[in-house]
Amino acid sequence: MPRIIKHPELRREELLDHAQALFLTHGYDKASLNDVIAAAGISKGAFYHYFASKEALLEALAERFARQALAGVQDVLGDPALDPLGRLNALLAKSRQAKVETAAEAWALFETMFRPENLVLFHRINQAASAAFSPLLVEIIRQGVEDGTFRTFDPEGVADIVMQFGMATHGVIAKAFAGGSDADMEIAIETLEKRVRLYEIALDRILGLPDGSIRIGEPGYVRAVMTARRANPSPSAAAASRKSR
Amino acid sequence: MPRIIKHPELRREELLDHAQALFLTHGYDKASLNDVIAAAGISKGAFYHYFASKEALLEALAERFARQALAGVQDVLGDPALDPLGRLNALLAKSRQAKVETAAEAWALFETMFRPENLVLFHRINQAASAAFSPLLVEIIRQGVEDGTFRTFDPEGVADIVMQFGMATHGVIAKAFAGGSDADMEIAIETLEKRVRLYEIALDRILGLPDGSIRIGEPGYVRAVMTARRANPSPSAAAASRKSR
DNA sequence: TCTATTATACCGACCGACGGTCTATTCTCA
DNA sequence: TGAGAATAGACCGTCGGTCGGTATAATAGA
Repeated sequence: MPRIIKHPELRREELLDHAQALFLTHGYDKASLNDVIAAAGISKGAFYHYFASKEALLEALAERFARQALAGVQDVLGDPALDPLGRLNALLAKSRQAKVETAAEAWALFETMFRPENLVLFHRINQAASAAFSPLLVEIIRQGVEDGTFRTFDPEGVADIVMQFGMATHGVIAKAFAGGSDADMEIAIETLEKRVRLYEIALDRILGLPDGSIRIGEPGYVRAVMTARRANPSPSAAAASRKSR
Repeated sequence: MPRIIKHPELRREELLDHAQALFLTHGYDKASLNDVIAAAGISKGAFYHYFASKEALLEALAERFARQALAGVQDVLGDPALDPLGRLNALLAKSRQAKVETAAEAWALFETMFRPENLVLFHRINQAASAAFSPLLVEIIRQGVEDGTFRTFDPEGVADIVMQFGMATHGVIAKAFAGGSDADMEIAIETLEKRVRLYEIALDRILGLPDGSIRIGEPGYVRAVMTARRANPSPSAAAASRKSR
């Protein structure tokens, strides 16, 4: 095997890319280290030069996910025109938007993300994302409490609930994929839509707001996400986004 | 090695017992099949006579947990004297009681349950418990909606939220153990106590009840759970409960 | 009741694949 | 030119799982 030397950062990112693809398609446990290094075209030694273990690779992958997600919401946080409620809604809107885009651009990724064998991977990503987002949410809620918009005695607790709600859709979506038939999908869409309404009202009331203040997604947005697959069946977009890195 | 033949059900239960002990102390991934069969004193072949895989063993373990948990709340469901709110509170009280008892009798088990390496095990148990409890909760809430006690358009969603809240304490408790120092523990107790209050009010409002209707735990109950270790340091109770099977 | 037969419980050597280690080699750059 | 970063790949112990086989229990026919 010829020796190929690349810029370390590039090599590292490449490794993460291949690991991501393999972990998503086969699951963290089933995708072996040999698979990863074979895909990346490097040796065991080279791999262990960059990562201390397979576990560390997963860790780094989760961190990268969280970093990317965090980068997407920086502008919302910096916008001085927004009041706490507006900021919270903007944050929720951003994450909703990210979901729609992911679904449209890379349905396969979106779908594999919710398969049971990806539990470990999914949990790690969520963990990293939570750690990153929690302080932001707490700060927003605290500001809202200070200026009287929100009423609660436990901003950290409310922030946790917000994130819980965000992740809880996972189970419902997973069920939608588990079914498979169009009828199952239809039921799942309606269930999820109803659930989103419930979460909105729950958050309104937990924060002491009038019903209808919190907007997680406009009516029909769930259907937009779930049917994005049919609307955009061509894999070209996904391929393009892959090439462009 | 002499060949010992036991009643199949007994052998199966024994295997589950040893697996439970090893999975809890070392984690599902780190506890090897060889460890399990060595502890149980049987051969590989015997193991695979009872379980199709290590995964199936985990599955069976989770099922057993769920079955035991379910058995503990049957009387509450059958009590015709309770109205929906009373039934819901009784159910929450039962699960609280179970937690306190577990903490007092087998603190070690309680503690290991919340270690990060037990994520997979924990998740499976929760999954099984959720599957078992969800229908019960849905039924209670549906009854409450019918007789006008509760007001919600999504009983399934509310049931999910109730269970989410129940599991969410996991993260907070895990943090308490992660710290270790008495000061950390004190902070964790206060955080958890506050969180329980938040969950109570959140459920009140989600269900359209007056604040204070839902009772997850009386004030001080969290401290009772968390300090049970010190109050009952002797391992005799745990040993007794082990023997009695 | 005494076999013959089948079904069940059990044994342990063995397997391929896994994550991880180690030494050797080659490249880069001060 | 020498130090150290980057890469290669043989090698290791352990893992979950398989397999051919054996001992015991259960059943049936005579």
